[in-house]
Amino acid sequence: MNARRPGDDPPGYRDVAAELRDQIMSLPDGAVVPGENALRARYDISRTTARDALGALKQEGLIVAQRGGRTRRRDFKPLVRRARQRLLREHWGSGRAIWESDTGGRDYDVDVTISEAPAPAYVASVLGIETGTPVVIRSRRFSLNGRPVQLAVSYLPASIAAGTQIAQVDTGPGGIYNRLKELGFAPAEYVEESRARMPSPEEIKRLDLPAGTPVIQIMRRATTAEGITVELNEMVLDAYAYVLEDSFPAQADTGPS
Amino acid sequence: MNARRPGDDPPGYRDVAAELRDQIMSLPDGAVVPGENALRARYDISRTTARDALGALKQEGLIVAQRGGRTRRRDFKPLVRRARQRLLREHWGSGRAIWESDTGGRDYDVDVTISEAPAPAYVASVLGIETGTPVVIRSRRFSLNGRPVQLAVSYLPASIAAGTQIAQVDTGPGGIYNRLKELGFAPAEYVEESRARMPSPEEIKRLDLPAGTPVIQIMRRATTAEGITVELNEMVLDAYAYVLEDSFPAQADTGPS
DNA sequence: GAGTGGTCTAGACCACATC
DNA sequence: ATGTGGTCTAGACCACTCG
Repeated sequence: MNARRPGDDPPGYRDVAAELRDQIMSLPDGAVVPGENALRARYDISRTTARDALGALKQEGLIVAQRGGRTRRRDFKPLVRRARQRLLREHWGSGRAIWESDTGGRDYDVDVTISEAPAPAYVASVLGIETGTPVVIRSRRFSLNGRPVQLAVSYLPASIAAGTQIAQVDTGPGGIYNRLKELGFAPAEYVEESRARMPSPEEIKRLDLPAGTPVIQIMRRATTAEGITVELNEMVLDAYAYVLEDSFPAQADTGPS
Repeated sequence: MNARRPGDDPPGYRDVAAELRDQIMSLPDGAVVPGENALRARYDISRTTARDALGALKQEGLIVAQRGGRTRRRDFKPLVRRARQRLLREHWGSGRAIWESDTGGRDYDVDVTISEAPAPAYVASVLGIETGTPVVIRSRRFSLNGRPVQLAVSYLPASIAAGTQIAQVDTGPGGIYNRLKELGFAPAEYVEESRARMPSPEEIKRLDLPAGTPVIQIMRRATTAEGITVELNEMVLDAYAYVLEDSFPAQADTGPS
């Protein structure tokens, strides 16, 4: 019933994509969508055109193809990440890792790698130290239900963090912010800069991202009341795994305007 | 000098893309990159392979192609959008549009369309009204230096906004939030939910987005002290035009936890 | 008009999941 | 074993910008 009638113009890949898009929109997450061969037969087009149509939908993030398997509508069941509440001091002492508040009860786990190395220029610049000064690097990969969803790399001056529990895999109750407080470097303010972009090949591999998946990159620095920047945390999130939530009152409530 | 030596394996498009990527990374924004024909000659590959290599880099957002023109490294000169400071009540009365604080002194302009229509289900649900109840719709497109960078659509219950300056193109000093305040519906809290995703064909057209450009979608609702949601603002940002900045103290400072 | 990238055809071999 | 999507070749015509 979808076959071309005689006299129709042959459809371009955009036409095929548009028609498919409408059909897919009404399908549930994970539903199988027509493959290349089905499209070739249905529209009497070459494989290239069928591929281009599916390629367009892949790039839109609407479908996910699997080598050898089938092409399906993409699943979208994001986590909610709350920007502010999760970093409040009140939560540090609870013994719950910050990450926990994000999981909504699903199974998560974390890979941690600790190292110490000379600070790259942009890290040194943010931390207010000389390029090449040693920094402690905490590199983590967070997974949810066995699927990686976030990469995070924290940089702290070795002069503060080296030899402390911050440089251990298990940072203890309340995590590194509680440790920093005990060391006399309690963070007083966080500044986050976020952008969205397409992932690098390295990120595609580490996060196992299908085509058409942007990432959200968050650069967060933690600063003490004295104005010392004690941590730069560089996060890369699977954009289809997260929704970022933030709420704030209409009154001024941050310190410096 | 880049030609294949006899005995080399023929490079796949990933190999070509990887080599090109390295070269492009050291080029300035806007620099011309080798085109399809140059790659065919250099690597002795078919046009498809050259195209696939450039296609991969396009999808990464690293390069932008132009029909009839050349392929260039992508320009990246983002605006900074501050989540919190820009909505403080203190700024409403200044006579400056919120948008102004975003422009960094560049030339911007805004297209505005006003309409009134029955509320779609998801809008009604957020505003706490029945589906189909009339809403005032303010649809805007923001452009910077002549290039569109953001779409925004605000929905307000017609029972509040119809016939007021909110339903005019020019909303007067301080914008709609000041008008709402005068009407007895001063926003007390904002809640934003943000995600990044690939754009729809409609968004690609309206924002004139090249391939490999994600968008940031922000759904913001404004609620009065009495808990009435007076506005839903749905924004779609060119992800390569914006960096989102947010800062907050480590102490609790929002009302309800 | 020359050269670019965009679209399309027909055909081939391969890697992978299991329809 | 069959069929899927991934990669690749050779060739064609078109739309667009102006190197």
